[in-house]
Amino acid sequence: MAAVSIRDVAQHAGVSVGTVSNVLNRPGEVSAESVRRVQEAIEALGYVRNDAARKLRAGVSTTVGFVVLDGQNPFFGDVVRGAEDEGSKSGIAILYGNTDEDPKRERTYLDLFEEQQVRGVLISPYGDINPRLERLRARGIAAVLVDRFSGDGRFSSVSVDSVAGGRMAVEHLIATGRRRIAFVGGPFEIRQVTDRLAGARAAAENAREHVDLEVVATDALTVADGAAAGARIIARPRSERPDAIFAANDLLALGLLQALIVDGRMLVPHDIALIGFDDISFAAAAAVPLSSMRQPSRMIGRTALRILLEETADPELIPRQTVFQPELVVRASTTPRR
Amino acid sequence: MAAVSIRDVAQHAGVSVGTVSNVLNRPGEVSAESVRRVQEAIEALGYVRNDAARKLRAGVSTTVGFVVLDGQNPFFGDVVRGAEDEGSKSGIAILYGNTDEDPKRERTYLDLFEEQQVRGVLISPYGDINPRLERLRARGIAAVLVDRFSGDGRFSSVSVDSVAGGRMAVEHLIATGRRRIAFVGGPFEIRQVTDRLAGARAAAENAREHVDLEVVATDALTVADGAAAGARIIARPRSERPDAIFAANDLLALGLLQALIVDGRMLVPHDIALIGFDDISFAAAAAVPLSSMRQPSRMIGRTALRILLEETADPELIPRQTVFQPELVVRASTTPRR
DNA sequence: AAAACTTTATGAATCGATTCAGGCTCGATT
DNA sequence: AATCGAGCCTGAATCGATTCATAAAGTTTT
Repeated sequence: MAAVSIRDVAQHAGVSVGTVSNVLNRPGEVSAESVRRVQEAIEALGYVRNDAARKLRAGVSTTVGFVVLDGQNPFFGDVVRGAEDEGSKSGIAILYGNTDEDPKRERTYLDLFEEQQVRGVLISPYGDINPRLERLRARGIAAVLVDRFSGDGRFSSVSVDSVAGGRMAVEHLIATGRRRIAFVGGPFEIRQVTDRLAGARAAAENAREHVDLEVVATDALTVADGAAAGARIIARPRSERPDAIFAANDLLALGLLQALIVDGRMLVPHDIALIGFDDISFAAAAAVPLSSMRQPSRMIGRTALRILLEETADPELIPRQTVFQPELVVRASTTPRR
Repeated sequence: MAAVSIRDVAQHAGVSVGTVSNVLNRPGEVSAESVRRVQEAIEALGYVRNDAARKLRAGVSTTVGFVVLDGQNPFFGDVVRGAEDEGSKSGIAILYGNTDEDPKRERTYLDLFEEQQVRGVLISPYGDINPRLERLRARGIAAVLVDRFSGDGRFSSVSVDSVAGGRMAVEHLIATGRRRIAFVGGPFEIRQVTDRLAGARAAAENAREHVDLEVVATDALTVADGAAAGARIIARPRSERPDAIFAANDLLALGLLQALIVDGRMLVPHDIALIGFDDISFAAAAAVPLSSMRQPSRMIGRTALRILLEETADPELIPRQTVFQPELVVRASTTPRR
C-alpha cells in the first residue's frame, strides 16, 4: 500500500509541504523551478491527492449529488448525462441516487449527501421537500430543482413549462379532430403530472367546440402502469372509450400503445390517438411512432449544474427559475383519421 | 452555518468525544445511559457526521464508483439500479461515471475515484484496463468487472455468457430458416461485441447447411449507428442483402428496425429477421416487437456490488467469475416466414 | 545605501472523527 | 485485605491537505 502523502512529495522535491500544496492549487504563485521539481516528484512517487483530507480542511467538495425520480426513464438518463458533461469541465463528479418515486429513499439520499458534504444537490423531487432543502442550505449545501418549477422561488430551478406542454399536446389532439380525450398519469404528488394535466384542462376548456377530458390515474410513470391503464380503457364498453390519450410521459404512452396493439380492437391512430411527453429516443422507434412533447433533456442537466456551481460560488445569488419551452413532435400516433 | 462537530455533541451530552464516537460506531460497548444522552444531544443539535473526517482517519469510504459504458442504454440503467439496491442495504452510495465508449473519459473517472478513495469500483470497461485496475488495487481499491468476463482471472467479474448468447441468437435465426446472416456491431474494442460475434460464427459454422455470416461494423452501439447501418444494408442490390440480422445490442437493433421500416422495401420479419441483445424494456414495444437475448441486468448489478463488498472486506479472496446465462426471448421480429 | 516593495518559501496550526493506551469503579476471587 | 478483571470512560495523537503569519531573498525606489 503506497500511501504517498504531500509530505513525501515535499521531501522528494526538496521543498516544504506548503509549496507542494501551492503547486497543486495556485501554481502561478510558485517559481517555475519549484513547479517542475514538485511535478517530477509527483510523477516519480505516483502521488494522488487525498480528497478526504482536502475536503476536511478546505471544506470544498468536488462531488454533486443528483437525486433522480426514475433512473429507468431514459429522459433522466439524458439529464444526468448533461449534468455530467457540464461537471467534467470543472472536475465535478456525480453522486447518483434514484428514488423511484419513494419519499423514504429520497430522504435517505439527502441524508447521505449531507454527510458527504457534497458541493450541492440537483434533485427532481417527489412531493414537497422544501423544508429538507432549507436545512441543507443552512448547512451550506445549495440545491437546484430539476424538471420542476420552484413555485415559491426559494430555490433555483430548471424545468420545462409543463402546463404549456400539456396545453400544446391537447390542442394538437383537438386540432386533429379528437373530442373525447383521456389524460393518463399519476401519482399526483409529482408536480409535473399535475401541471401537464392543468395544461390539458386549459386546452380542453378553451376549445371552440365541446371537448371531454377525463383523468385515468396511474400509480407510477412506468411502462407497466401504462399497459395496465390501457387494459382498463380497453375493458370499457365501446361508447365510453376515449378517442385520444395524452399520457403524462412516454413510458406510460409506450405501455398504453403496447396494450392497445396486443389487444387489437382499437387501432392507433385510427380509433384512438396517442401522445406522450419527453420524446425519449425510443418514442420514434415504437410500434406506431409516438408523437410527444420534446424536452431539451441534456440541456436541462447542463444548465442545472451550471446554476448550481454559480450559486455555490456566490451564495448571495437570488434563486432564478429557468424554464424551457417544450416542442411538439408529431409522428404517426396522432395522424388525423380520414 | 451550523457546523456541529462531535465535540459539541460530547459537551452537550456531558461525555468525552471518544464516547460519542463509540456510540456512533459500536454502541454495544457503551452504557445504555450514555447512549441515550448522546443520542439526545445529536438530536438536539442536529449533528451530522462529517464523512470527510471519518474517511480521512478511518480510511473507509461509503461510496463505490461505477463506470458505465453507455449511460443512455437502459440496460446499464438497470444494472446501476441493481447495484444501488444492494448498496443501500449497507449505506453505500454510487459515484457515477459514464464513459460513452471513450477511453479518455474512462481514465478520468478512474483518476477521480482514486482521489476520492472510493471503497471499490464497478466497471464495464472499454478496451484493456487491467493495468489501470492493478494500480487501483495496489492502492487498496478493489474492482469488479461488470458485463465482461475477466479472461485472465485477475479480477472478479459478473457477466453474461456473450459467446453462448451470440450462438443461441444465430442458431435461432438458422432454425427459423435464415441462411444469409449479418452481424451488426462495433467497435471491436468492446469485448461483448467480439464475444457475441464469436458465438455467432460458431453457430454459423456448426450449422447443418451452409450459412453465410457477414460483419457490418458500427462505430458505437447506439440507435443512430443502427439506423446508419440499416441504410447501408438497404442501399445494396437486392441480391446482396442478408435475410437476417443479429445486432450486438438492442439499441442497434431498434435503429436498424427504424431504418428498415421508414424505407419500407424490406419487411421485418418477412424479408429480413432481426434479433438484438439485452432485452431492454423498449424491445417489446418496438414497431415490430423485437426478439432479443435477455440479460438479468438488475441481478448483474446486485451481484457485482455484493462481490465488491466481500472483496473489500477480505482482500485475500480469490477473484471469481460469475457468469449468467442469457435467455432467448422470441417476438415478432424473428417469426418464420411462410 | 537605505527604505520599501515583491516574490517566493516555510512549517505550525487546523479541519473533525477515530483510535487506543491508560484510568477509574466495583464486584469477584484468592 | 489484597488482587484481579470486567465494564466503561477519557483525551491526546493521528490521518493528509490547506492556510497563513512570518521570514528570507531579490528588486525597485528614493
